[in-house]
Amino acid sequence: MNEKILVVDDEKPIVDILRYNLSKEGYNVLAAYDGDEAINIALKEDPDLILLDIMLPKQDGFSVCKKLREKITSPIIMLTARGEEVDKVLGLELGADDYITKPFSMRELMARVKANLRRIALSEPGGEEEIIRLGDLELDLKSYVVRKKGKPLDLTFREYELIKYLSTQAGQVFTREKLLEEVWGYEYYGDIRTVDVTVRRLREKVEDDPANPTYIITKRGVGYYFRKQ
Amino acid sequence: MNEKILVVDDEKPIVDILRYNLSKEGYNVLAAYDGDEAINIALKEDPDLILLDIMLPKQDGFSVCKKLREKITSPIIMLTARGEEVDKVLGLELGADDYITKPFSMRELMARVKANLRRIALSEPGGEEEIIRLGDLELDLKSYVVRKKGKPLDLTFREYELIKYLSTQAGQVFTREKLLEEVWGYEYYGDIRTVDVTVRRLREKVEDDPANPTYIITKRGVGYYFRKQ
DNA sequence: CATTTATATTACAATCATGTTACAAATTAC
DNA sequence: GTAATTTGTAACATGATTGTAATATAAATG
Repeated sequence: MNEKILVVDDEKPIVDILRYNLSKEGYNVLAAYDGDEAINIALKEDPDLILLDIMLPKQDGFSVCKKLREKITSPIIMLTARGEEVDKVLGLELGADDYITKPFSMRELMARVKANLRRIALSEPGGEEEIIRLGDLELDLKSYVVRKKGKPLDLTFREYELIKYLSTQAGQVFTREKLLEEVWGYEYYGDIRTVDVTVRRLREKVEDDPANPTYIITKRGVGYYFRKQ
Repeated sequence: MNEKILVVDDEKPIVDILRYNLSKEGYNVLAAYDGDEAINIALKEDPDLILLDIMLPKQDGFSVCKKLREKITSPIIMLTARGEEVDKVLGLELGADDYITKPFSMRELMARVKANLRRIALSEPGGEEEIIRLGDLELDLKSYVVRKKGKPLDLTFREYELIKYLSTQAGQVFTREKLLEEVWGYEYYGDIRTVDVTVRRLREKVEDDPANPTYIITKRGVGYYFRKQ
């Protein structure tokens, strides 16, 4: 509880608005205004998550990210200027866990902060839970493979993301809105029934009898869930 | 339920179309046409969410946002013209939670409104009562499941909404009118006896002997209530 | 105890949510 | 570039849920 978050940006107004909003959500906020300071504070305080701008005085975000990655495992979210795909790829290669393009909404930022913290919280106890087993199914989170009775299923990206989201929280019912937000992304505003069709396609591959699903269950009037156990 | 949303825009057609669509979704819509009015109404009515245009007479959206942020915590979504203004939303220490660039689709707007309201709803009540226990019954609010002696009951949406409403206020008697209003919704103009039938169906699933109910009790001449303890 | 009134019960119809399919658009591979 | 694949959208089909109405039963009243 009460996670420490380090915000690194040389523009004070940005740091201020981030501090304001993160504090409001109950996080403990640290700030650094250049690359050197970021590294000092990060090593000393060991924050649970780092928000790291790329454009920084003294040493840039890439350099900071690379150096920090050697010492700490906390998630690093890069803040990048609009459009530059290069940044994104480079950042992720250097060990960043996520990136957000400016300008971003507070809602989007909060969602990503929470998602990254949640991911850590889930994987922490019991070390690295790499493979999820549910009935005949086996989800290998690392290699993006789902096996049924040992045989690998050929799932597409969306199908994989959906079954991963549902199965890691088996038993819990999610509305279509929630699934669109979590699986499709914070900025996706497509048709809500897209979820139905993706569920249909997933069932086609996962279920013995897609018309009588035993894994991905419909909760009428609410949404879908993955059957526990 | 039935959240209040304040729409602030000086263009009447925009306010009208927003009012129409938000009302259709069941929100209670307030409108303001300039900055001063927006502040007055917001402070007086304490809306659950504010849609705030930037271009406004008297004082602009930035100014309104900043002033409101000192007094209220409800999410504020800024409506901005394409391009430059977006950066200002972030740069100035405003406290906006999200922004939408014009022109926007209704679908996108609705999605953002809902997402922002959901975010608030989740973070607000710190101690969320997850499971309600009453006699042999167990209501799991999170997973939309009602269990009797541990066995899950297959309740429909309405049945679930009804038992949830009654059981969270056990002992209190509700008239059919009140139940229609609260469980079915304010804009529902159906037959009042619909309640009886839904109660009947609920008893069929919940009670040991539906003809002699021990959970959902009839208060003749008044309505129904859930027996306490 | 007959009459009135309220609620229970049942059956059926209307509505609505989801399943299903086909096709278009977007993305990726070649 | 074109072809293949994935993904999203839309239309239609299906079936469960819900609402309505009609009848039966029970309670209240005089």
